[in-house]
Amino acid sequence: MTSRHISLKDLAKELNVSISTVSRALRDHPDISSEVKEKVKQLALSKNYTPNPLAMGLLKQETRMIGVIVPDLVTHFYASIISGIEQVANEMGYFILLASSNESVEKEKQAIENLLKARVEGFIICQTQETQSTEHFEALIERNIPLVFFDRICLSDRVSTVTVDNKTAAQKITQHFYQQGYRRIAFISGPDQLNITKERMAGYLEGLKQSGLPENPALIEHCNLSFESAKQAMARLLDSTNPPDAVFGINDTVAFAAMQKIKERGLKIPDDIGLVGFTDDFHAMVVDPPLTSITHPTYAIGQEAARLFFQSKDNKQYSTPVVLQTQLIIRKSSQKTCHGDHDDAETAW
Amino acid sequence: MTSRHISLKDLAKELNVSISTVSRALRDHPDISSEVKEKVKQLALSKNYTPNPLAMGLLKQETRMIGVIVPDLVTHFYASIISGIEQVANEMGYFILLASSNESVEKEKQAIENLLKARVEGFIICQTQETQSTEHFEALIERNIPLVFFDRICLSDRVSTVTVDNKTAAQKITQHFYQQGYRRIAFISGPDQLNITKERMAGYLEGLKQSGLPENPALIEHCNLSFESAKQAMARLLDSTNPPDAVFGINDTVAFAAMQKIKERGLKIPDDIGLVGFTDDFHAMVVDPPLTSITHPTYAIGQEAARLFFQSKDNKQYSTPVVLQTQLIIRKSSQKTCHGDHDDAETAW
DNA sequence: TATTATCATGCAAAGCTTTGCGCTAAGCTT
DNA sequence: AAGCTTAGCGCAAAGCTTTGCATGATAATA
Repeated sequence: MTSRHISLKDLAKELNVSISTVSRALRDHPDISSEVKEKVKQLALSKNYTPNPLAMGLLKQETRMIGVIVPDLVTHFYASIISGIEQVANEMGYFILLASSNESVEKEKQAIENLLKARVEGFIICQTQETQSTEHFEALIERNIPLVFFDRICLSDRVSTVTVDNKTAAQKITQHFYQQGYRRIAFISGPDQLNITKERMAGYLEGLKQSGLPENPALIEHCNLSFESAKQAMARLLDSTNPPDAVFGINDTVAFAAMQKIKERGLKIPDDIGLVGFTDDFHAMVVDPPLTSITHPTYAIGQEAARLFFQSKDNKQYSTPVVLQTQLIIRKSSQKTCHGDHDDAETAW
Repeated sequence: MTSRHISLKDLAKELNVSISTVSRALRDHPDISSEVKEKVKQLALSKNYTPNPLAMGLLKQETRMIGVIVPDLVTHFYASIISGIEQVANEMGYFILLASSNESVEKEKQAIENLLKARVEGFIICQTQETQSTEHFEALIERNIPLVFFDRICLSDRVSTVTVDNKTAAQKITQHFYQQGYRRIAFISGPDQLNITKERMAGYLEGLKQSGLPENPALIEHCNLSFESAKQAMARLLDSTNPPDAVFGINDTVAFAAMQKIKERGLKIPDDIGLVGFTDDFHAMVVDPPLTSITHPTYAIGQEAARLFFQSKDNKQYSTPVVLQTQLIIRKSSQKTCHGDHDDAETAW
């Protein structure tokens, strides 16, 4: 047995009053005389009493815990979002129970199961890239358990969601490439079922159209978002009969991988080939050349997700989707040397 | 009220037996006839019964939660360690309650307070760089609450700890620099009170001595581990009358910052100046030039810390300190072009 | 003085689970 | 047939808190 915590009972015994008197005294119930209140409060303070959350939970039928499931914990993107969630949750007196799915649906389901056993009051989830069927989510909805998706979403007509404007962002990237003089703009995409894949793809294509560039299937490659598979995708692009002069990686990990492969082949960024990522990992700034990227307001995404959680908990309804704006941060990796910084978007570093 | 979970009472009512019978049936108590057991188990399964952890916690006086406090959540180093902790904890049926101190002692204390209120059974902590006084930790020890430190430690005679062999690692770095032909080897250090600072400093000095190089205060700079302050420290080194030809950053963030400052000044790595980091962030590999660094077995550190937690929980005693070994990963940032890869340590990328 | 209003406090139930002990009825022994 | 064992199940308490209701006492009113 670890060190016992002090209970109302302990206080009551010491003061020779009943437990209910102690309880009421601490909550300033009008029935209790001020002398008794004073005595009780003083003792409680000196003994460092705090109500037992287990007992409260049992009584009030709430655990004040939120289950958060992410594909992994180590990517800066998720870590930062988790920070945002934590901040709002803490403010509301809630705690976070964290689980990582490792991009495996099986582990995702398992995590939901476990967290449910632990009696979390609801979930904030970024689904795995594998996730195709949505039964395990629908089960939650039917049981009326608060559920919030962020970044990768589905069932958006019945679940609160927070995302960024992926399409516009991707569009901006294509147009930026075009303005810089790149003409064969490739896209290293992700798994097709992911909404982020679809949306960024749509933006990419829209950007091409607006720039008057043709849509070219040979310039579109897929990967599973892992570093290795992204390198292979880049290699395929480079090996094609008519390789690209610019590459848009669906996220920064993919872009980093592409960068590595490009360097391995002895090509120069941005002159031989332009490169843009998506997410703005802290390290986008520190790689060489610094990587042009779309910043995600990660912390805000987390905060927003947490707020939606509390909203749907109270309203017992999903809220209107929250869509946050991104920003194109132009760095060296996409600026042909002959050009300058004379672009319309913000330039950093 | 969110969706009610099913309870023993519900099952009992449906089967017209007592609650205790249901409880015993589910736990295969010999007193219960096999027919009743069968019926109960079936119903429990179909209704998806899981014991209420609040009630269990109240009864058994355990919450199966561990408080984990780290300086921040977004650094790969901590994120990966947390993953390791989570894995072992989950295996033991425990959950993690996460809090970040943001390198502020005040928030660290607050986090301990909050987590204690939530009735965590113990703590796994990496203290802030500010932490000087240890009263808030000693209070925990006195209350007999399991406590494990990792990486940054103190009170090591009364607390279980897991660290890496910082001194040996730092020594290896200095020697590696020497072998590569660097002679004015600088060290960008951290806050003095941190054990990691002391140990790496000791290793750095020891390495100098073994290489027959003089100890030179002008080659030692301090920073507070932030990106900005590390850049400033690097600038001071560069501005000194006799600038270094090699720099050892106390961790990879510091090394990244140093790299940026060095590039800003138009100097070439590794030829004008060699650079080595410490921690092996994933991104050490992807910066340019790839950064020589000391790999931390982060996941293992987390696992080990969790194991120590359970050990000290059961034994009610701190265990012998765990010291994990690191590895020097030699990349381009510390290899003068004229040299090759002909070093004794492992070469990557 | 008897009755009522008021004040301060205690009892007990509910929320959920485990477990020692007690109880009943059936089967067995002699 | 009377007494005893035993299989099988229920009661109730403990762990901690909140809260409606009851209780006791005191003061005020008629």
